[in-house]
Formats: sequence, C-alpha cells, structure tokens
Amino acid sequence: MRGAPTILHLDMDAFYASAEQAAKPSLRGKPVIVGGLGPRGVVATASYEARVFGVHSAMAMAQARRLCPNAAFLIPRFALYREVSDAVMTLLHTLSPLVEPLSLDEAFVDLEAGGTEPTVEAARAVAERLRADIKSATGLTGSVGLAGSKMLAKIGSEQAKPDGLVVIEPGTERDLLGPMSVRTLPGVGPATAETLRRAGIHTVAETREAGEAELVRLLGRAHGASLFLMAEGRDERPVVAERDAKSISVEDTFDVDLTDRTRVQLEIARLADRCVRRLREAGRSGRTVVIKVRRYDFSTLTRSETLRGPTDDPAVVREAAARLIDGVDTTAGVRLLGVGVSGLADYTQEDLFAQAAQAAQAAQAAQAAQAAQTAQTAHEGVGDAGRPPGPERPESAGEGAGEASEDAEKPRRWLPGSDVRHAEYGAGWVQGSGVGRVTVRFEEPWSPPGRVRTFPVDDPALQPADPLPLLRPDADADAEAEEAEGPDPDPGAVAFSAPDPAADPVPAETPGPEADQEVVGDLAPEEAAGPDPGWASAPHPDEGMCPGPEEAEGPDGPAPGAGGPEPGRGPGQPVTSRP
DNA sequence: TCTGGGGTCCTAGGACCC
DNA sequence: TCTGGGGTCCTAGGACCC
Repeated sequence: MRGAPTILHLDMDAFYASAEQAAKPSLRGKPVIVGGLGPRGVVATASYEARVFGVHSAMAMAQARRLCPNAAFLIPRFALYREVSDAVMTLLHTLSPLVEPLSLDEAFVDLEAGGTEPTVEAARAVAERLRADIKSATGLTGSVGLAGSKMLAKIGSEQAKPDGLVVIEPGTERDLLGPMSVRTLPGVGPATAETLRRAGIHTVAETREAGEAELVRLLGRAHGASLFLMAEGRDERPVVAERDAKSISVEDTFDVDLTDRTRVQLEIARLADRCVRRLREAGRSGRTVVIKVRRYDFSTLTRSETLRGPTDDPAVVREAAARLIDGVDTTAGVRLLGVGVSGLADYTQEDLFAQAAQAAQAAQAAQAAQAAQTAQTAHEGVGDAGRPPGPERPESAGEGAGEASEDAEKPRRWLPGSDVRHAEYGAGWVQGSGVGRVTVRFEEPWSPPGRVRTFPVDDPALQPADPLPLLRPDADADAEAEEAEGPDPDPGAVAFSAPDPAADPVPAETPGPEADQEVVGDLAPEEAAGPDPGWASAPHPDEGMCPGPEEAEGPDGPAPGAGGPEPGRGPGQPVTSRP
C-alpha cells in the first residue's frame, strides 16, 4: 500500500474489436464480434456497439449471433494484435523499467520505480500523457487506473472504461470497496462467489466482517487469507517484470466429437508436434508432458508423465503423449484434446541430446519391462523410437488460432476478417465465403470505407496477405511515433510490411452504399448481387458466414427468416441501435 | 447449436527419504 | 513388534484470469 497512486494499470478498450475497427473503416461505429466462428466458438471480444445487444466475452458465439445477428463476425488476427501490443508495451517501458504485462492488452506499471514523483498530480500527468501517446501511436484508446496497489489500480481502470482515467487516492480504498460485490476482488470467480453467498457474504464489507478465520474455513488457507487482505484494501503485491513461462500447451476443440480411436491418436500426435514447435520457438525444453481430454459431456481430465530430463524432441513428447492417451477411455466421444509441457528449463544443445537419448532409453526400458511382464512380446519396443512416417494432416476441426502455417496443398480457407490482396484491386479482407465464392471488401485502415466484390474461391488473383499497419506509415506518422517513443528511433508502433502505394488500386472515391458491390469472375450478376445462399442455408460448410456491416450486400436483401446467420441487411433492420 | 485457448496458482494424497 | 514427523516430488483436479 503506497501513500501515492503510483501503480498504474492500463487496459486497452475492447482491444481485438477496436483493432479490427481501426483496420477496417467500414466497421467503425458498427457492432463487431471477434472470436471462434465454428459451431463451438466463443466470443473473445465484442465492440461496445455489440455490447449494447448484450454480447460479451466468453459468450457462446451461437448466442452472440442470436443477440446481434447484424454484427460483423471476425476471426482473431493475433499477428496484428501482437504488433499493436508491442507498440503499447514499448510506451509503457518509457515510464518505468517495472512493467508487468498481463496479456496483450493489459499491464501494470510501477511509476515510482520509473522516477515519477510520488504525488497524485505527477502520476495523473504521466497517465494522461500515456493515454495520448497510445492514441497517436496506435489509433486505439486505453483506460488507466492509478492507485496505491495493484488491486485498486485495476479496479480504477475498470471504472475508467472506456477511454478514461480514474485515480483512487490512498486512504479512500476501504470506503470505496465496502459496498462493492465480492466478485470485484481478484480471485473471486463463480465458485468462490457461490461459496460466499451461501455463507451470506455478498459485498466486500461483509467479507471483511466475516473475519479471516471464517474465510479460511470456507475457502482454504491461501485463498481465505489473501481474500481477507484484499477485502481490507491491503494488497502489497509488487509489480514484477515479465516472468518466464512455466508451461506451454496447445489444444483443439473439435466441431464434432471424436469417437474414432485412431483419429484421437492422430490428433494427439499433431498437437504434440505443435506444442514442441512452440516450445522450440521459445527456446525452452520441458520435463513433464501433459495431455488434456474433454469428453462429450464436458468433463475434463488430465494425465501427465515426468521424464528423467527436459526435452524438446518432438518424438519424445509425441511418444509420451501417446502413452498417456492410451490410458484414457474415449469411446463415448471427445470434444477437446490438448498437449502441454511443463517443468520448463533453458537447456544447452548437448544437454538436450544427452537427455533425449536418456529419455528414449528409459521409455524403451519401461516398454520392455511391461512387455516382459505381460508376456506379450508381440508389442515391440524397438520401433517406438521411430517417428510416424509422412505428414499427418487430417482435416483440422479446430481453428488453430495460434498457428498460421497451413499446407498450401489443401483448398484455401477464407476466414471472415482475414487479410487478402487481389492482383487488381489491392488490399482487402474477407467478409464471408461459401459455396465456392468469397466476398472481399477492399479497403485499408487509412482509406474511406471500401466496396465489396465477390470472387470464386479459387481465383488465383486473390491471395492471403499480412495485416496492414493501423496507421499509414508516412512521414508524419513516423515523426509522431518517434516523438511519442522518445529516444528510440524505431517508429515501431506498427512495423508491418509497408503497403505498396503504386499497386494500390482502391478507387479514390467512395461509392454509395447501394452501388458498392461489383461482381468479378464468372458469376451471374443476380447470383452475386444477392446474398450468398451458402450463408443462409448452410452456416458452417466453409466457416464463411460473416454478414458484415449493413451495406455489405446488394440491394436485394436476403429472404427473411432463412435461418442461420443473417447474411445481410434486411430491409429496415438497423445495424446499430443505441438505446 | 451452451460452454475457446492459453496460462497461473492452490490443494490433496501417495511415494519416498531422512 | 503401535505409529514419529517433515520435506520433496509426482499426479490429478479445480478455480481463476484474460
């Protein structure tokens, strides 16, 4: 607890959705929902326009579609968010060496460690300048809380949303917290809240009054004690600069439950490979392999195995994962599989070789022992050191949000929201696809809202592309970014590949909303001008079903009540309605 | 159409060792 | 030949967070 509000918490506003609106001019001021688009997807972030309809994070996407059918539904583009996040974190590091990122869009900063004078006025001035710098470097807004502790700073930024600053002056904490819900306190989720509710505890004040002993009795030692401190407004947790990861894992939820045993084994092997790829990218190795299985009924179990030494060998991890899944009954159906590695360490190459060999030997010995025990020599141990030959590439049911590297072999998937470039029309993004066609809106972050065109999905002129920067990388922007970042010469806010202005075919004038669609390729005009029937009749054949903004479709609206996601603007249906 | 993906921390029991 | 404890590691599950 400090005498001055020098702990800062920054939380970017509706981060993913705001980044998408910044990147896609036609979506500004409209409801945007970012998340998994498959049948089992959930909302990652909803723009404020979509929240008006009751859509929020972690909601099932199906429910979000019901609540806000006219929103633009987009897959997350983590490459973009990471770039923006890096720019923001760079700004935070100019304030203090003590920056603790919590996620791509959130961080604590210890201003006092950065030399800010410990007064309300000085802290407020730093925070206001920070918010302005973030806006000019990224085009996005963030909310800031300032307080004498992490907990209060975070509560402050929450109160400040959107695009605000709240200072909680030391000395006011207890009064401020008293009437708030226990859910406000960090570490109180649905389960804890329910336990407390059954004990008649609903507010922070009631939590305090219950006393530490009672809280420990209800919640256990660590949880009860820390909750009591938090309720009293006592939070001495220091801001700690980023720590090394302790585990790395990947998982996939399948559109349809898996029942085939061979398929389950195949997916486990693929996940193990993906996990090791991430492990190696991080320059780490790990000693404990974990698999996760979520069954048809959502019950979840994990199985783990600790090796004799850390490894980053895909074969070793794959084999451990295979042994673990062997012991799990999956006959009734599996909706999710995951593979992770924990007990991470940085190890030299020699160590890795030695230990990988050791682990393989141990595994072999174990197998041999087992074989001997069961007197079943048909199960050969020798082959276990080998790798499954050939590429494993069953169709992926999950989105694989993290991994972008997919085979060039298989048919291209045009996921709504993703970046494309057309040989003639330039940069754009996929608005939807289905039944052999893909609809693209051609616009750039700094252009006016663009127009929509439809192509055959296999049109060679259309290619996937990297995200464009949110701010036009011109001289002015560079100067601004440089100024914002101080001595660092890298304007860096957004260091993507620069667009080629010469190749920019986006029409200079903005077409009217009724005339902004043009058909390209061999489609009959009426076919292309109307809504894509694939959207209405078959919601998930091709992930494509992003209705996009109101003017996305031609003048002929879809047949109303066609079921499935709303393919376009029905006559008289407002896209945004503010209460 | 219920319920993603990537993490962290805590608890609890059993094995094992001193 | 009635009974110790304590410490650490491993495994499994669960709550929570963004």
